[in-house]
Amino acid sequence: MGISKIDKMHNLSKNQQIIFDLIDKSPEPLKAYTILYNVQKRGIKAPPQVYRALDKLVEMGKIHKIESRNAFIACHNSSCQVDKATAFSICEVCEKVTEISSTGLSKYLANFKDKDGMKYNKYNLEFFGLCKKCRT
Amino acid sequence: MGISKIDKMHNLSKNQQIIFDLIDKSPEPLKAYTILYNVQKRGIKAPPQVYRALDKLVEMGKIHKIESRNAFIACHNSSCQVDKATAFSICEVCEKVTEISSTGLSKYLANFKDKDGMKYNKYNLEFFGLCKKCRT
DNA sequence: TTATAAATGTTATATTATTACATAGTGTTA
DNA sequence: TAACACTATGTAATAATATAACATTTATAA
Repeated sequence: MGISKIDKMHNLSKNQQIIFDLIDKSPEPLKAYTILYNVQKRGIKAPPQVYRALDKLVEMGKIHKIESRNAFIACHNSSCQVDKATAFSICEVCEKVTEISSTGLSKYLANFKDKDGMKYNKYNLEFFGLCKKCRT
Repeated sequence: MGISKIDKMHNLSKNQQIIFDLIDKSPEPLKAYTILYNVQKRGIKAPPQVYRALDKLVEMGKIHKIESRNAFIACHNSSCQVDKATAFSICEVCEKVTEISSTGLSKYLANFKDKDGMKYNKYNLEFFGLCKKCRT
């Protein structure tokens, strides 16, 4: 029998679970060292433990890295099983980050071909602007 | 009279010019400390000098930062006067980076509205895959 | 159970980026 | 020109982000 790949995806190791829980609860992207400080009481003491868990969680698609901010947010797009196609909006004033899930956008980008007719297996898109709150 | 804003955009300061020239000549994205090592003979000795020039050049749109790689490439898209709308393809094997200039893509993204009908003033898109060479 | 892979613990270090403050150049305008 | 504001530079120190290397433990599968 054994567990299927899908089941396995939800089976986080101890450190992965601790770190995922923290990110998932957070209303904003968390940085690696912020995470470290917050999980030291739970036994995770050193950077490599944090970065290893982050790497795996990103691979699994459970979290995403906001590259322009070196920070991590939980994926709330249930269809994200892999780190493959990501889009975010980022408020340049309050730094609020929201994952964009637009079928139109993801279809457009997944099918985008460059001049040479090449398609890509993965992308990351970050939009910048003012969020509703900061716009007013 | 004085120089117009446009003219001024092409008037780089000494350090900016040295660093721009290096990046512009390079066939691949350069990292800040690689730049530092390469311009020390020209009198630029410390990180802040490099980062300050990089910041200005990015603002002007003369270079772009590849966020996922912490590296910088010259803009070869002549219409880029500002750091506003950027798209790149990145080969995951050889790390070759190419700026994408597709009217269709930039129009689509400039006009993209999220669920709340919000448009953004800026974006950065990074595609990942295999370049021609590495694909074969 | 034994081999294998995945995850962990730990120390040290590498890489990327900024703060803070002093000085010098450039353009503007009174 | 003198005074001012603004931009750029020089320099030392340090902060923030990330990885290497190696020993050990835990989980999984044959």
